[in-house]
Amino acid sequence: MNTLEKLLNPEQYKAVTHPGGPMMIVAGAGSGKTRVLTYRIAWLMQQGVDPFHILALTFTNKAANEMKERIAMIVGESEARNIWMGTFHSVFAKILRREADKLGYPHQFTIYDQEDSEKAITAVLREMNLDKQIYKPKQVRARISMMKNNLITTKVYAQTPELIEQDHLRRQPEFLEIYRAYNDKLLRSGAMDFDDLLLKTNELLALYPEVLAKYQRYFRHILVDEYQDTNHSQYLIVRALGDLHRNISVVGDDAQSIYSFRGANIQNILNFQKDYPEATVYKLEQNYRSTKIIVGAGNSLIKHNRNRLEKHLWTSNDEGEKIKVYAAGNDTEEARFVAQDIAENKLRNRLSNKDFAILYRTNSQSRALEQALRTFNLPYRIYGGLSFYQRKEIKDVLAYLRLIVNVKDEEAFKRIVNFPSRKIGQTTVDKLQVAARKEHMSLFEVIENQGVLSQLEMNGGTRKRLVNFAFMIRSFQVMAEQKDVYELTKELFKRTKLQDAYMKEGTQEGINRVENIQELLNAMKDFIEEQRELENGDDSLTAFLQQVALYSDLDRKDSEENPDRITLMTIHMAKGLEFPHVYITGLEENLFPSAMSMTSREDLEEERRLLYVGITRAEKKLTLTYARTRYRWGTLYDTEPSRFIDEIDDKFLDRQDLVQKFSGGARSLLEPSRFENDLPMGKPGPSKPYRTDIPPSSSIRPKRLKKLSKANGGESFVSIDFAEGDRVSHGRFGKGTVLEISGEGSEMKAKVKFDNTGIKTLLLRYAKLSKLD
DNA sequence: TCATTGGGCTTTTTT
DNA sequence: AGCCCAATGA
Repeated sequence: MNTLEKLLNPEQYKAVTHPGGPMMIVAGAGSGKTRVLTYRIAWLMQQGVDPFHILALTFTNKAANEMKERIAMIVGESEARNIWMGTFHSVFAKILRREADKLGYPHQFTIYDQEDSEKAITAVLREMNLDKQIYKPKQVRARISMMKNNLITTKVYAQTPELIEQDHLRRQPEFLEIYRAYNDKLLRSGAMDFDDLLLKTNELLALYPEVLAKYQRYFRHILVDEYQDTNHSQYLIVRALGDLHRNISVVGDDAQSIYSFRGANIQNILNFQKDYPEATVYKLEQNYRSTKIIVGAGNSLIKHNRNRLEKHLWTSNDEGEKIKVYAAGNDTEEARFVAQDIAENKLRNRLSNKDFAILYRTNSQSRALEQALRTFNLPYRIYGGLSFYQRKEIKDVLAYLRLIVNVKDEEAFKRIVNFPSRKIGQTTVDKLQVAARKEHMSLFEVIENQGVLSQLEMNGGTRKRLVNFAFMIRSFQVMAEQKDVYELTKELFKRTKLQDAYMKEGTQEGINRVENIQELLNAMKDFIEEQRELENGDDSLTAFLQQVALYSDLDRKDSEENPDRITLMTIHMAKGLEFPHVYITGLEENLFPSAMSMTSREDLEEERRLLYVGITRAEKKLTLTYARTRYRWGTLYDTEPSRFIDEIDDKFLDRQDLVQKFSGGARSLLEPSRFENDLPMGKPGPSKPYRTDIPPSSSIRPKRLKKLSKANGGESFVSIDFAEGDRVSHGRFGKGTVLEISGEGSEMKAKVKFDNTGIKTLLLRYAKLSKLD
C-alpha cells in the first residue's frame, strides 16, 4: 500500500489516480473534496505533468490560494506556483489581457464591477431619454447579465422573436437598444463587465481557431471545482478548452447548487454524463466533517427535493448533540439569544470565538446580530455587504488609477472629473457624453480632441478646465512609468488635494475616509512586496487594479492582531467553509425561504439546498433560530416559522421553540429590548478583554464595517504607551527612536527617526509599531 | 454649480 | 430604518 492509499479512502484514491479522460466526482458535503482535488493535482505532477499544463478553476480566489498552498506542501512551492489556478474570472481575465487586441480591446482594459455597470446603464438610459422607473437599471443589468451568461449577444437577441416579444409584454420595448448601447459604451470605454470576461473568452475561442488550438494544446488537464455552480458561459469554455485532450475532471455536489440567480445551471452537473459518455463517475459519500445528527438532518431535509443525483451521505463520526431550535420574540431578541448562547457555550466548553459562525439568508440581518455581539463584548467579523474596495473613497482613488491606466474608462472619468470639485458639472459631462457617442469616442478622447471640443457649446472657462484635467491625467501617466503603485497614489493624493476634499466635510466620516485611504496605501505596499517576492510577479498598476476588481470580501486577510473572531456571513458566502458551532438565523417563511423564491418549484428547491449548505457547515453543533416578529422596512411584521424546520426529521431536533412560553416576544413589543441601547461604550466595565472599540453610533453600514477593521489596530496599540526616546520597531521601516508624540486618541501620531529609513510620522492607529524593550 | 431636503424605494443571494 | 435621488433654492 503506498502513501497515497493510506491517506485516502478507496473511492477518493480511485478519483485521485484516475488515469485520464473525463471524470466527475460527485462529492457530498464534507467528503474531502478539496483533499481529492489537491492530491489529484499533486499526483498528476508526480506522474510528470508539467504544472503549466494544468488548469484548475475554483469558485473563489480564497479556495484557489488555499489549494495552491496545500499542493505546494506536497510538490514544492516553485512547482506549485506555475499551475494555472484561480477563479474563472481571474484566469480568463489574464488570458483576455494577452489577446485583447483581437477583440478590439486595449490590453489595459478595465473591469467594471456591478456598480460601474449599473451606472453605465443609467447613463445609457439618460442618453436615450428613457424613464428610469420603467427601465430600472438594476433590473436591466440583471437581465443583460443573464443574457451574457447564456451567450445571448445582441445579435442572437435580435434574432430571437420570443425575447423581443417578451420585452413588449414587459413594457420594455427598448431593451435590445439599451443592451446594444451599453455594450457600445463598454467598448468605447475599453471596459468589460464581469460577464464579459467569460463571454469574450468564448468569443475569442470561437473567432480564432488558432487561439483555441493554442490553449487546447496548453491545458492538458482541466479541473473544475464547484461544478454545480457553473453557468452556461463557463460550461462552454471548459468544453471548448478540454476538447482536445478530454482530460476534464469536474467536482461538485448537485445538492449544493445555490447560484442560479447568477446564471449557474444545475443541469451542467446533472448532464455531465450525457456530455461525456465515456466519463467515469466517482461518488464520495462519507462525510468526515459533521456529527451523525447533522448529517442525518441534512439528508432528511434535502430528500424533499426532486431534482437531484442519487447519493447517500453518511458518517462514522459521533452521534453528537441534537439540533436546537429556538424561537425569539423579535429579531433583536433572536440576536441576543445567539450572542448569549455563544458566550455561555464558550465558557462551558472552553471554546474560541473562531469556533463559531452565525449564518443568515440576507446581509441586512447582520445588523441586529452585530449589536448583540457588541453588547456581550464578543469580537466578530462580518463578511460581505460592502467590501473594502467598494467603498466610495476607495473607488474614488481607484478611479484615478483606472483612468491613468486606461483613459477611455468612462465610469472612472465621470467619477473623478469633478472630484475634488473642478467646476465641471453634470451639464458639461452630458455634452461630452453626447459628443462621445456621436463621434464614437471616449470622453477623454473628446476633451483631448481640439476639433470636437471646440464644437461643443460651453464657455471658455469650462473648456479650459477640461483641458487642464486631461493634462493632469497625462502627467500622472508619465509619473506612473517611474513610480510604483504606492508612490504614485501618494503623490496623486497630494496633488489632487483629495485629502482636503474629504477633510473639508469636517465629519467623522471624512476622517474615516482618509484613514481608509491610508489603509489602501498599506494594501498597495503589501501587494508590491508580495509581487516582488515572486519570481514572475507583476507589480504593475494594471495588475493591481485587476486583482482589486476581482477581489471578494472572503479574500480579505484575517487581521493579524486578533484573528479570533466569530464569523458572520450569508450562507452563500459560507459555502466551502466549516465551523464547529453554527447558528442559522431567521428561519422564517418569506425570509428563508425568501419570498421571491416561492413562486416556482425550482427556486424553492434552491432555497432548500441553501439551507442544506448551511446545515452541513457545522461540525459539532447546530442551532436554528427564528423570530416571531421581525422589522422589515422599518415596520414590524408577524412571521411564520420556516417550512424547512418541519421538513427536517424530528428525531434530530430539540424543539425548544415549541415549549417556550410566549412571554418574551409579546413584552418586547411593548417596551424595546433593554439591551437595545445598552452598548459597551455606554458603561465600560472594569474587565473587558474583548473590547472591540466600536462606538454605539446608529451609523450606516460601511462606517461600521470600517470601524471594525480599524478596531484591530485600536485594540492592540491603543494600550501601548509610546514616549519620546522609546526604541521601536516597524515592519517596513525597521528599528528607530521616537522623537515626538502628538495628537490624541485615534489621531495620536509618533514621529520616529528610523535607523535606516529616516524620519517618518506615523499614525499610531494603523502603523504597525511595536516597542522594543 | 452646489448644498439641502423630502419623497420614494428597499432586501435575496455575488464572481 | 436608512439610502438614493430629484427638486429646490442660493
